[in-house]
Formats: sequence, structure tokens, C-alpha cells
Amino acid sequence: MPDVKHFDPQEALERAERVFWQHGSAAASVQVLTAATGLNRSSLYATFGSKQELYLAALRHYIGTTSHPAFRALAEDERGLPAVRDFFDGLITLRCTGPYAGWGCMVVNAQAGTENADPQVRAVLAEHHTQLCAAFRTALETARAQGQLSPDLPLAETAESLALLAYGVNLHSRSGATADTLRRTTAHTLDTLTRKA
Amino acid sequence: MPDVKHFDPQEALERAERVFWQHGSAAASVQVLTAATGLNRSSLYATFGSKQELYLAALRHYIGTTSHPAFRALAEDERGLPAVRDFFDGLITLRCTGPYAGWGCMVVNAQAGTENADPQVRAVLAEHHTQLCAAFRTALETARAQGQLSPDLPLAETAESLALLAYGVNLHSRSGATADTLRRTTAHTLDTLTRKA
DNA sequence: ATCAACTTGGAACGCACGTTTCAAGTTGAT
DNA sequence: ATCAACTTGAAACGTGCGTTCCAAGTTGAT
Repeated sequence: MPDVKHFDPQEALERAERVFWQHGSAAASVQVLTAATGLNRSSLYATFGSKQELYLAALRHYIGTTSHPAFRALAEDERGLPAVRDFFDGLITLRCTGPYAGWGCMVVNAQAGTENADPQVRAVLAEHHTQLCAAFRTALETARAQGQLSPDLPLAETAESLALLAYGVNLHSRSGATADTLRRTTAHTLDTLTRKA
Repeated sequence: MPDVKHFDPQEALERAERVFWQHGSAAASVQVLTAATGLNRSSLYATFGSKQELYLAALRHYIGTTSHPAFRALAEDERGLPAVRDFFDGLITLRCTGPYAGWGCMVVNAQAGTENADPQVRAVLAEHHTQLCAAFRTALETARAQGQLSPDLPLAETAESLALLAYGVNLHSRSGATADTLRRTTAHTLDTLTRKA
């Protein structure tokens, strides 16, 4: 019976996501969000509840559409270390070239910012970290099974270390690091994993 | 002839620094800053010009009193790799225990946040990165001279990699990482540098 | 004692924020 | 054609923001 929405909520969410990603939750005003999504305050609040809820939805959407596919590709790749290399290469390309260059990672930005104060956001960030480490760990197990790794390399610690490295890449890409530098740095780091003890 | 300040500008700057460090530039309102420093709006503006200038001064003070001494200790330490280990241990202790636990690094927070939009801030961040890498590089050269490193380890890339690792530690410490986990992760990472090719 | 130089408290500035409200408009089932 | 259900645009809400202003107070050299 009712009137129906004059816009696509999914597309509005994605546009809002980009604003939050680039500018952060605090700096993304409702005015900017309405301009970016094309819908007005009423529709925005009726659809998403509040700015904070919209941010959370956008963050979850980001993770679902950007992080998770990358994690899955990493974990399911049968090649081992080359999969890790490709993960970093793809990451660096995304961070330093194309429409999102210099935006960093929305999850990493949230970790450093005021967003981090919200318990719900913190929970999402913690889960994201667990999943990232798990994906690295799986890829490292594959690598080990193929004899690509130094024999005494501890997988859990190495996975955690790679996660921190990825955070560093995301962070530094936001403050002007070049793709070239980042690629050489990560490539070398992965090299050290293959050295024999 | 004139009246003299009724407060110590240096101490006010340090109190403001802690507010910016913990909450970021945007979330630190002038009201909170006046409460933290104990001086009122007039004195604050007369002394520091504007909130943005105060932030910049605080950031520079942070780097001068927190980062630089650590960089110097790292670069001047004659022991090589143990100096790097101690650098990370001290960093993790600062980030996870004591009065500043969970605050992360003011510089890293600035990289991910809105502060990063200001060209002057960006310049400070870039210089900080250069100095951090240089300190790592010097320590690695010392380590190499003492035969502590894998022979074919590229120093520049390794230094950059360690810098990214430090960023990751700082970032992750702000979103709840435990000192124990961070220490095991960094300790393992440093182990990989000593493996023979 | 005087006075210029400076600081201080507090009020006020205009503006932008996130959110709410509501009349007018639109929809689709009956 | 009717009507309940819902959306939409625009105005308004109160609050807090960074900043400015000024009268009153304080200082130290003359």
C-alpha cells in the first residue's frame, strides 16, 4: 500500500561508505552525506536510523565487499607464498592508484580515530583482525606444506606479523607513500620468510 | 612593563598534547583543552594562536620529547639488533601499560585522521617517517658490522619494513592488542632478520 | 604614583552540527 | 475512487563548535 522508496538504499549505503572511508566518521557531516547519497535528511534517517548506525552499516559493508573477498582469495589460494605476495600487491595497488588512492583502509582509519570509541565498532575491528590473521595463517600453512617456508618459522606469530605489516602499509599509504616503495618493502619482507635457518 | 603570564606555557602545551594524543585534533574541543590546561580561552588563544596551531605545536613537542629520544637511543646504541629489540619492547610497554595505555602513537593517529589534511602536519609526518627509517637503518648497519644479520639482507628495505611494523604496533595497540601478543610478534619478526641465507 | 603593556575571565559572535518535526505528495491494494 | 502507508522536502530544533571582543585586573619600569 505505501509509497515506495525513490532511491536504492544499497547504492546510498555505498556512497556513504566512500565518504566515511575518505574522511572518517567525525568529519563526514550529515550535510555532506546527503549531498553524496543524493537523498535528503528525512530519507537518510528513515532508512539508516542515525549517522552512527549508518557508519556502522558502511563499515560492515566495506569489510564485506573489500576485506572479506581479499581474505578469501588469500586463504583459498593453493600457491602459498605467491598468494601472500599477490595479496600485498593488490592491496598496494588499491591504496596508491585508482579512485581510492590515498584513502587508506577504512578499518585501519577507524582503529586510529574516534570511531574506535564505540564498542560496536571495536567489536567489528577485533573480528576483522582475527579474520585477517586467520587468512594469513591459512596461506602460510599452504606455503609450509609446499616447503616454501623456513622450517622453524612459527605460523601464528608470522601471520600476526604480516597483519601488522598490512596495517602499516594501509596507514602509510594514506600519508603519501608511493606504491613503488611499499612494494619493495613488502616484497623484501616476504623474502625473509623463505630463508633457511 | 607588562603583566606576566600566570601559568607555564610549556606545561599547558604538554597538557594539551595529551588531550590531542588521546582524542585526536577534531575530537579535542577548545572547551576540553581549556579544562585540561587550566587556562581560559583568552590565554589559550593569546599564547598559541589557534586550535590548529596549538595542535601543531603539541605534535612537534610530542615528536621532540617522545619520538626523537627513542630514535636517538636506537641509532646510538652500539649493540645492533638488541637495540632494535629494546626499541620495540619500550614502545610496546609505553603503548600497553602506564598512563598512556591504549592511546596509540600521536603521529600514527595523525596519519590516519583528519589531521593529515593539513599540509604542515603532513610535512611533520613525512619528516618523522624519514627519521624513524634512518634510525632503524643506523641500528641495522651496526648490527651488520657485528655480523648479526643475514648477509644479503637489504638495509634500506629492512628499515622501511621495521618502520611499517612499528606503525602496525602503534595502531593495533590502540584497538586493544595485548603487550604479550605484540611482544611475541615483534620478537619473532626480529628473529627472521638473523637467519642465514 | 603613574602608565603603558599585557593578562585574564566571561560574555558574545556566527556557524555548523545531528536530529526532529510536519505538511504535502506519492504509492498500491482494495 | 478511496485510503492507509509511506516517502519526501524544507524548516526548525537545541547544542556545541572555534573564535573574537572587551572591561577589569595585574605587572614592572619610570
